[in-house]
Amino acid sequence: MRSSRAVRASGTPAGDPAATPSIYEVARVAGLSVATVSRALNDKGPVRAETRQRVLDAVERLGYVPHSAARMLSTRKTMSIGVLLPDMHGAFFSEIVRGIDLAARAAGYHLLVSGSHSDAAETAALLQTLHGRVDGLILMAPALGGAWLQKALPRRVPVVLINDDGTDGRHDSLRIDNRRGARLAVEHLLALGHRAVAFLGGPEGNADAAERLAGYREALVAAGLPLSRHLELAGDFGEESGLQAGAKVAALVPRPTAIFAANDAMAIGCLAALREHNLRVPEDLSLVGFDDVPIARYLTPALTTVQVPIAELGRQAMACLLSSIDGRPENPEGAANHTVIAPTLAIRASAAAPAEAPKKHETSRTPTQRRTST
Amino acid sequence: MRSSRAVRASGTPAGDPAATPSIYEVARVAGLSVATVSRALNDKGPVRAETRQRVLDAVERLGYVPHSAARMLSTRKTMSIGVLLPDMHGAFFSEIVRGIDLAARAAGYHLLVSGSHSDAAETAALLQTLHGRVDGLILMAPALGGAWLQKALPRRVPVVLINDDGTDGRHDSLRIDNRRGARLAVEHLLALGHRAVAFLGGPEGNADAAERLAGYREALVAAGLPLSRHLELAGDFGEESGLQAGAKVAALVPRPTAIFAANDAMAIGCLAALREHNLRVPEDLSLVGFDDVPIARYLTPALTTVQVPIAELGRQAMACLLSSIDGRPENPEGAANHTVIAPTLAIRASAAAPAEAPKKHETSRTPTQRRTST
DNA sequence: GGCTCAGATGTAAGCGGTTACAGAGGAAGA
DNA sequence: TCTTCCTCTGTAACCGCTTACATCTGAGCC
Repeated sequence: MRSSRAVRASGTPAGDPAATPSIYEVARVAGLSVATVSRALNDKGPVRAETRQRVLDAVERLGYVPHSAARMLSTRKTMSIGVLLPDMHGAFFSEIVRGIDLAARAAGYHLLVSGSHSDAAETAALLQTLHGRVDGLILMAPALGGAWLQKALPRRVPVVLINDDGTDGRHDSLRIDNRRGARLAVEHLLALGHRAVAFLGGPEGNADAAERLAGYREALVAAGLPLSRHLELAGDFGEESGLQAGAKVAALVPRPTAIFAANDAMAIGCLAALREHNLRVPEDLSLVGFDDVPIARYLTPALTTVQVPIAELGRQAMACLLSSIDGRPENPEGAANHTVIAPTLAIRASAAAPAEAPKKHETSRTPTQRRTST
Repeated sequence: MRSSRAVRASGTPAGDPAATPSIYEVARVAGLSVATVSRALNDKGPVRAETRQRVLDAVERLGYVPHSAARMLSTRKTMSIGVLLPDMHGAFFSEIVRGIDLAARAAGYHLLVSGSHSDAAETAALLQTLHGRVDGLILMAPALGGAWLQKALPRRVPVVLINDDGTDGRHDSLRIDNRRGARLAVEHLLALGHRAVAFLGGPEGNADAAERLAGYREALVAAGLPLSRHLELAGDFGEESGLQAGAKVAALVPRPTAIFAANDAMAIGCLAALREHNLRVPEDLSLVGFDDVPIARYLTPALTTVQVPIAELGRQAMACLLSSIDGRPENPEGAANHTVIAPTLAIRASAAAPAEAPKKHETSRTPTQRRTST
């Protein structure tokens, strides 16, 4: 064993400048052992100042850079964490990754990012290949069920779920209160005097979308208003689907006086559709979004929307993960940490009182039996 | 040596279900050697079908997942590539990462993403820690000079530069023709009859911003128009700076009839400012952006902008990197691959002829000495 | 001077894979 | 029947680092 090492180290005759030097060349050049070099470079154990300097000089001369994979294998620490997102489109994910990245680099961690995780089998395979590559996982998979998680999620590596549906109680999770956010939005519209509020939903099977729909319905029911199926439009969280839904709403008779879109991207598409149909917002139609994407405030009109601290969500997810990585090595079953973030409403210009305000001057709380729309 | 292995493998008495099993336990359970297990799992070398099945069964029973770090060290292949971006804000980067991610996962690669690289020293340090962790690098650092790159960029690992200033000819690069794009935008405005076109620039020291400014000036000079310094406003590529600059332009007397913003984010901010000042776009003021961010077409009015295939840019960068990773192992000096992408103009609704169209009916090509603005 | 003890350094065994090389067995050809 | 060769499997040396343990040195103390 030893001899083979010795051969390798000095076997490279003149140090072969093309090859990346290992810690062995450094040791040889410095006239020290690899152990000392390692200690000097990592500030582990006692090393004389002069010795350390000799190591540093050798490192400098050789252009030595430690090999991460070797270190990972040896220390069983990768200093990087995996981030799996359902998608990569749009401002929402860019924001959340930014939040995670900020927290990660502050702690010296790298980020292994991967988007587009709708296919369960493919995602499971990817999770496999992450073994030994990450120290923790931040997973956002609103389309994947809790049962799936139990199966596919790696044991022995901390995981933080973002906006998980909550079925799986065994991992830390962080979620925004979608239902509450949606209620806030709809209640705001109702308070302004709207009675016919359309809902622009998200993709089938998406947990966030489902909760926002539930919140919408709750608010209507609480106000004594009827639910009507044709006011609930389908969307997929993309701008284009918002555009199409907006066109549909514009063509409805009687036309609703307000639209609540389940996310900002669709609200933006909606806005474009309404403009094409010469409908003014908010004069002819009010519009409320969800997420408070960075550009929401710069739209024309500025978008009233449910405000979610997106980057902060990412930051918190990372913080939670870090604490579970180095603070709480063996988390006993059932002690998972579930944080719920309550969104607020950012009231801007896209929602106002409807033009034909109800004469009865009813408050939003007044249960009316009048059917504004069949 | 051998004995230690044997001890480790069988030393774990009942297989300790909590610990993640290594290839040695698999070999033991399957009654085979680690070499055979490795071969069976990687389809390397000849393995009898029945033997392979025995391996697969053992893997299944133990829940074995190969340890990436070990494999990386052994094969000197990480199957992941590093992506360094100057920033993480906004749709532009989200798009580019999406393009890269798509191409990467198609090829089975992981993405190590990191944003906010303005500080040179910090970035250099990060590049170090990437050694042995990535097989290639996609780097976008418009604020870092070519000289810096020479120093900091790791040898021996393929690199693709995006929108590098071109000083460094030794690495593959991919860039969009900023100057040309800017000229397209300004020429469009001039052709519409505008004579006083303000420019909303990017951050100091940013190569992209500098080139776009140059393109703006070129177009004006080519049209025989004077350059006036106070029409060139400072920005930082963020919405907020667009908002502020928009307010400044609105207050100028005489007011320019058009604004060319060096990116879409600032154009969006600008749009908001103009709305606040009750200026209509394009009736009172025309506006052109740069990038064609996904939502540009959904704005009110739909933004006329220089169209850059952002996701495609990412995809190509990845493709280029991959070919240089496995196709062309030792790229001789000077054979670097430089691709320039020519942007086009997406003409939408935010730019139109100025209200007070010049009576002289001069074409944009006519060199006039008239100073529209001092 | 001999002792202890702490500080500085070296030796070598891991970490968990891959793979060159060797060996065993069986089939085909002489 | 004996080579020869091919298929399949095993042995052990790596990959480059960390670190437990051993070793050595010299200072401090009796």
